[in-house]
Amino acid sequence: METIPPAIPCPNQAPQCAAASISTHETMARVLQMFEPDSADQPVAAKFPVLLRRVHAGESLVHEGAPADAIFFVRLGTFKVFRIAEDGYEQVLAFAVRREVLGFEALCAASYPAAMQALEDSTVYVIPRCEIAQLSHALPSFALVLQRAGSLTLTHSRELVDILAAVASDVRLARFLIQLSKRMAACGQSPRRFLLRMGRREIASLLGVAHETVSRCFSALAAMGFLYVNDREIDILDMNGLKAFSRSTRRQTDDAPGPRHPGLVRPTARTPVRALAHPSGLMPGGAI
Amino acid sequence: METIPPAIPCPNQAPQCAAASISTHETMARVLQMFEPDSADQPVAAKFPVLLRRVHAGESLVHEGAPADAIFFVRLGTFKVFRIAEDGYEQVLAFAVRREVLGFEALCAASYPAAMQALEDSTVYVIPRCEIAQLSHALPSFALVLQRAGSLTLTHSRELVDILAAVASDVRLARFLIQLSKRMAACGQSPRRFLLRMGRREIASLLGVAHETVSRCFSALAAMGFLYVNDREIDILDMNGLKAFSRSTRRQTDDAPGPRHPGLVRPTARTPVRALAHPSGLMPGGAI
DNA sequence: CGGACTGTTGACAAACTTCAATCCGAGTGG
DNA sequence: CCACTCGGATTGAAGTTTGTCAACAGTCCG
Repeated sequence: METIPPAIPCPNQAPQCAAASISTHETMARVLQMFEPDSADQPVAAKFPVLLRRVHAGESLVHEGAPADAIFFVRLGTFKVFRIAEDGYEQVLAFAVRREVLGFEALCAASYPAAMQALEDSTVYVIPRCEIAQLSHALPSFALVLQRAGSLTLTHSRELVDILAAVASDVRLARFLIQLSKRMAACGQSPRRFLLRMGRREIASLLGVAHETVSRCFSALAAMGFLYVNDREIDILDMNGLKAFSRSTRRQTDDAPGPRHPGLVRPTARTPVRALAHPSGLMPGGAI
Repeated sequence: METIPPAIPCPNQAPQCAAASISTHETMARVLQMFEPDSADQPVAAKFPVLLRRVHAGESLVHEGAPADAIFFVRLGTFKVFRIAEDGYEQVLAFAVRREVLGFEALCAASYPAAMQALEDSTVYVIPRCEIAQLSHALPSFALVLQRAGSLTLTHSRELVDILAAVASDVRLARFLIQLSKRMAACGQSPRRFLLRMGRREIASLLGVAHETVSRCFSALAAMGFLYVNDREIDILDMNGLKAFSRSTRRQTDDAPGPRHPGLVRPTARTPVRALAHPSGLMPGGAI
């Protein structure tokens, strides 16, 4: 199971559905690492096979405003959630990686309020909306998975608010990278070294700054010695320092009017990123 | 039912629990306007009375980091959700009004990641966490209410990301007011005229700007003729204009480098707010 | 090899934060 | 009852950050 054969037509899905196969709720629960599958549920779960859909890099999973037919759990890969403004500006609202739910926000609406697109080759579990009510009742563990996944997504969104509310753009970027690092760790990858699946422009849109500013802030964080940056390769050299820096807030309510970065000088150095030597010499190739 | 007698001790709650009474899931569902209560559920629902808790203005509903014992549905009033940074800065993450769920983000964690405090006298339905699994199974309509409430909260949080990602601070404020207006309408109040339950500093924290900037932006929006502002009294005079203004985005991806506000001049006038006449003469008193 | 795209950096103008002063209403104590 | 303080809101002035425009390097692709 869980292999992906050439192509099985998926009845309820949009025409761009490239490839799909079938899995089970038990397997899905295990992959999502939400809980230990309850053996008592197995006979019931067997009656509800789960569609597995492959989405290629750059392909849309759902379009903004499309009827909300299903929700998805990311089995593998990365997605961006975004809206297109009237004037064409792309506003990124979230990135989703393995184990996260997509489309949960549509459960209280008739259509998806935002588009979702794969940033790399990805696969998702597809739960048709019409099955959700039955599943919730027949398979209590599914109801819990859904609650916890929704809760997790809300938690991420709240953290994003915390990121966006930061004063300075370099602090925003630092907080973003730390959140990303945690999520990489949560899905089994290295929290220190990873490859960004999104471009500067997409990060800029999420953080609410100009893409040039994102570029400059990467350089600044690197100049402060927190990071090694080479294009989309990131290596966090000083996690504690980065975290300390990310805790910089606006001047506090009233009491202590101290400097914004106690004991930490904000260097104005503008050393080019590529000139900063990586401690291990050259950055190895497949740094995921 | 739904009356609030003097004081019944509530077993599972914190000592600061001021007053509480008992209601039913049927009543709760009706108040939340989530769905038509299913009469078939009534016998089951009767076995699960719902605690109703009163929270006075300024009182904390939950503290940051407290064990996540329960989730809440706002029956009446307004809450702020916030975190305190190490240096004492208060970061507001959300405001919640009637019909919204509080604490949903704690379902995937052991403790509440953020504090919640009443901004005015409020009442909430209390669902102990230990009951959630049973309720979800025994009362399918509850499972749906919870899913939809969580989904709604996520939708709000995503909209907030959209607000925060706006370039200019006056656009952020405009978007914030529009979201607030919609939520006021959704809980039965006027979408045009309302009383802000939060101070400038709290709005500023949510929007990620200085509180002086919030004040200036209120003045600017008033000077543009979109609003009448007097302290916390808001009257939206030109909803379409305000919406058009709120759609201003960063310069779009590549194609049309036109002005940010097509056909709309950003006045630099700095007329004092109190000098701007309200069309209906004096602002009437109890403008909620 | 030209063309398109991404990422980086510089320069300047615009927006924002910060510090500061003022006004006002609410609460308090004489 | 009134002076007093306290906190919230508003506005001004100055300094800093950031957006915008522009140029350039590197990569991918037809």
